[in-house]
Amino acid sequence: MQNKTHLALIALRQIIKATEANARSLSRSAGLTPSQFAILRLLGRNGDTIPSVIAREMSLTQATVTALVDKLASRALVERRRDMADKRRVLVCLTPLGGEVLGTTPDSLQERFFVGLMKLQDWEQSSIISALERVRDIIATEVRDVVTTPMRETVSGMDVPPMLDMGLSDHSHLAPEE
Amino acid sequence: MQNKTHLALIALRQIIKATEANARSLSRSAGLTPSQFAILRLLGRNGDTIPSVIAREMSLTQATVTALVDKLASRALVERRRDMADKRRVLVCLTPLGGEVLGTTPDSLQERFFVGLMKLQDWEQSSIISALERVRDIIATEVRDVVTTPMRETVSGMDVPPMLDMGLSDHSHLAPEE
DNA sequence: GCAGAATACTTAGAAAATCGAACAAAAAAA
DNA sequence: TTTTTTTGTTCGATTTTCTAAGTATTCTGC
Repeated sequence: MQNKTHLALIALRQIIKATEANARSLSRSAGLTPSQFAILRLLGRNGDTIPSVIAREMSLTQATVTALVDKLASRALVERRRDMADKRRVLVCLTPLGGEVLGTTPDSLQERFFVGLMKLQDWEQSSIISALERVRDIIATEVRDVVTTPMRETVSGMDVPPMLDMGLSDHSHLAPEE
Repeated sequence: MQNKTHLALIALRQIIKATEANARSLSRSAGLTPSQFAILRLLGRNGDTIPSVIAREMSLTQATVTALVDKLASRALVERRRDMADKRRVLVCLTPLGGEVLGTTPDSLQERFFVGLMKLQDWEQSSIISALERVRDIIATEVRDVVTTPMRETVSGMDVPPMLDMGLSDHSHLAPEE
């Protein structure tokens, strides 16, 4: 047995495993595949988003995102709007229906997370927050190299938005373009 | 803006995102798909494992695991051995080649994680460990219900093994059955 | 013991994710 | 203006993943 830091890794692994299982389970109850649902959640958090950003956020290719958005659009959960300022761009937007699916699919894990944290003493909450931020800083550091593989897939695109939750941001103030 | 616990969620999201991106990137450089590589890593950590356990660990169906193991076996990275004690069981074992692939695919993120933790003061390491364990305890709690969906997929099968790392456990002591 | 139930895995068929390469349109750079 | 870059999409191929339906094997209760 090595040094105690491996305990951190074990816990982290379990956390990730639980969130992954949760993601699958959630998507299911929403009647969507994990990837499709992930896009919906992303839109819920970030508001209207262009495919290239979705691709970067999810570590997928644009081709894949196109296919996923097609699926969602065919079910009227999202819609595409051409950006009139830059006509190359397409905004992927949550439709009211999409927002409803998102809103009526409660994330029990996230719920539990908040409730669990809330029950702790204030100092303990702070301790956990700073620990997680510390881990993030350690883990999510831009790595510039990778000699072995041709891959620009940023190992960690650190540009997560400030707001999140399951709450859907209002995206009704957008270019009413058709 | 709500209470500060959402900061924990943000950090957690970033951590998960980074690890996911890392998983994809890693598998690639190993010339495998994420799922295939995940099985290899699982075997590296846990040693020989039966398909049903792999399925539970990865939140997949057995059928899927069968398909994945087929792929890995066809490339001689793993091999199946019938368990002579219980002939229904099949042990999925890492071959020397599989172990090599695993060993020669350094996990830079995990590396960074350890190095980063190591650089901290002892009390800080302890703080992070207990924070992660706390989060795990909160998050990875067995949920018994789910009215909406027919799904026994344990939202969190809390049975992660003690050892892990990229180190491969020796799996040479197994039923030399063909 | 043995019939029936439970367990462990595989097969088969279908839906979908996912990628790379090639393409088109628009914007930016030269 | 011409060239290059950015942004998305289409196409074709591979892989994942699931459900349903088997096949063994083991376990259970009588």
